[in-house]
Amino acid sequence: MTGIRELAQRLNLSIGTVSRALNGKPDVNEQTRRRVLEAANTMGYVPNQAGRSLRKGATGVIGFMMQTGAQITGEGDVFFMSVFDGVQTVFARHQLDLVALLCSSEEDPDAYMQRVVARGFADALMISATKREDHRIEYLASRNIPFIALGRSQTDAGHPWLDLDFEGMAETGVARLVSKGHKRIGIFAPLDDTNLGYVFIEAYRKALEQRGLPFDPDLIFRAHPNERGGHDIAHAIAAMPAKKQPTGFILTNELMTLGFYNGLYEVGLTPGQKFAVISRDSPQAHFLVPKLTSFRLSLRDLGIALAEALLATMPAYAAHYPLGVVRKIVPLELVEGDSDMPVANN
Amino acid sequence: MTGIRELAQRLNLSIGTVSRALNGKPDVNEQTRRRVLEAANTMGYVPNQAGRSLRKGATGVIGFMMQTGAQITGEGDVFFMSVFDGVQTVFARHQLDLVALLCSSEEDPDAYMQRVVARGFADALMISATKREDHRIEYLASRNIPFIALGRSQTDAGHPWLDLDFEGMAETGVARLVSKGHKRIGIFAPLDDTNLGYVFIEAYRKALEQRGLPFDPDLIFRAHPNERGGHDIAHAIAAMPAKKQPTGFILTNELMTLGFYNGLYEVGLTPGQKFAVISRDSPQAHFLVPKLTSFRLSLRDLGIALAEALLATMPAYAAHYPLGVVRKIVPLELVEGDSDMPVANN
DNA sequence: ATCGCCAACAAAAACGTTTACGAAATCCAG
DNA sequence: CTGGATTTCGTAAACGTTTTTGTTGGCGAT
Repeated sequence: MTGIRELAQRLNLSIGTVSRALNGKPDVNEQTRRRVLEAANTMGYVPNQAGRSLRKGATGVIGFMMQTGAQITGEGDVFFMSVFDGVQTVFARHQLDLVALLCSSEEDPDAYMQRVVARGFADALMISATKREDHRIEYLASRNIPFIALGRSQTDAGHPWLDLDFEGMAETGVARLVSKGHKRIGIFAPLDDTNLGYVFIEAYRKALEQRGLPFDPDLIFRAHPNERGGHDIAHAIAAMPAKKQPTGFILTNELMTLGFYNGLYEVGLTPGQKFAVISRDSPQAHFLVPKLTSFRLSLRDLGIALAEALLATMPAYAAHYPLGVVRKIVPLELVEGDSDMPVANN
Repeated sequence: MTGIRELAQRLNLSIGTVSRALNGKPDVNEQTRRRVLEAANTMGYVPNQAGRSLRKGATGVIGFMMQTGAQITGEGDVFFMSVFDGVQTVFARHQLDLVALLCSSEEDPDAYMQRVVARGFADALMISATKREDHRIEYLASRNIPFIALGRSQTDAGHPWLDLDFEGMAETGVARLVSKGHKRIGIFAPLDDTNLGYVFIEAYRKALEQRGLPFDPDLIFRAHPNERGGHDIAHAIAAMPAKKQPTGFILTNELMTLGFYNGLYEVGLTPGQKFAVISRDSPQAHFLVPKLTSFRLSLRDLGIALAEALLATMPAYAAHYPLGVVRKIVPLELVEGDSDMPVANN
């Protein structure tokens, strides 16, 4: 209720002057500015968001779209929360706020996005888990909403994106396992049509091909990218005829890796002894025994890059980030562990 | 850019009539209402959020406060996302939107909340991970911001809250382990001063006392409530002198349980064979071997209850939810598994 | 025929801010 | 002193809605 009007009245100033004082505009006496700032502080005045964004045509809020509901979520909170932390260090420099826009599992994601966007809820959006063909991209581009995608897509609107180097992980993973004598290498793929699945499998196929190894569709294991999915894959592997079983496996999801380890232990395929595992590094993976051979990446840096790339496409901030339209594949660093032993000779 | 004015002009109506038509107000001809609705649809008109909330003095947004950064996060995304899903089914009935307000690890949570609140960003807030003394509660109550806490607190502002029955879990867990012959029962406590730690330990102490068992502070294991924390506790237990080691353990965090199982396997204290474990149920826990003896709870129902309790305190919605100020401890159901075998006789 | 009532719409105020513009006061150079 | 430049501030419009208050015409009842 404490509007700018009250504040101005109390200071014997016009609301215009008060506003300019608060917003650091030049044409206001330094002494009065101090008076205003102090009074605002003691009165606990904070400008009303609605009035401000109505006038400015911008909200100062960037939305990260997520889906609620337990079934679908792929990455753990540690993944996103770490990324968010990086995003926010950049946003803080510009008084921008990051909020997670939560799409209920009962609402269509596309419809939800339209609601959010059209309402002018956020000035820009971040989307993730991009599909191979992603309607969200078309929509946002057609509406001229600034946005960035975490993940590539076939749908190309000339938009900015960042993505992990899944090709690199597949290629390096295969190379490493092959060099250790593995001939049958399993790999993970998601159940839905997220783009990463396609990219990952394609690189995997190519890596095998280049080394003269056959591509066997039975070695692609589809599951939800969470603990249970990893667990189930381990059991599925154990259920295969011995001759057809892979001797090593490549995956990228952190939660899944935990379940996979668990499952391997349960079925007697002790990781690092009877079965080779390569995955992505994560805080949770650090306590795995044996130590995971993994691909490392700073999620915080990813978040920073994501934020900067987004701001680079927003007129109001682009000057600070002369990056153009960022479309970048982020490399990962291989960390040698003990989970990918040479294949047993038999 | 397509404001209500354009729409009105195109229909040869006043903006007032268009607005009332869109908002389902009574005094508008049904036929014109249809015309308006149709035109709005084809033009892709959606009311501007800023203008609307400026006029109405409400935003239609409820914020759930969360902290970003990997270190602190206690519960997994599955926990919150499941709760959110329940919350949203209730909110959807009232055209309310749920967003997660992400407080950067670099910003003081209290300061962040003040910013968010004062700005009128959300009409109401949900907070979790309540501290034993929680400034947020004081602040929100003093400002008359509707809010609900997921978790009890010593700080009592007559505010509504919901909390899991930690006393029940401690009591039932101890009772069950004692009945199976366990004399030394370990328990988890968080590192920070969240209220649940206090409540949980206190109930644990009382449960032991009632059964004539000594309360040994060395059996309280403090750690971060995540996989690593659980993992580390298992190792800490193994590092104790054999005589002082607990033979069973009670914990409540889902992620932690995974790490704990893992750690127990690593140190040779096979769960369900050499060491008894009781924890909370979760989707991730379902694949644990041996099957976890656990406390079950529908997170979705928890979310629904949370939302309804919040709306009950908001004047605009209270009529639909005549619940008064909800302050409720949600019970959990014991699910028997194989992780809490009788203690070995030796 | 008059009056009041009702349905359906228009007109305008209001929400709280920012900002373009103009006015007053001050200052400095000539 | 005087003129223009500069500093500092007040005035008012504008942002896009919702909502209150008016207005119009048609209708039925007296």
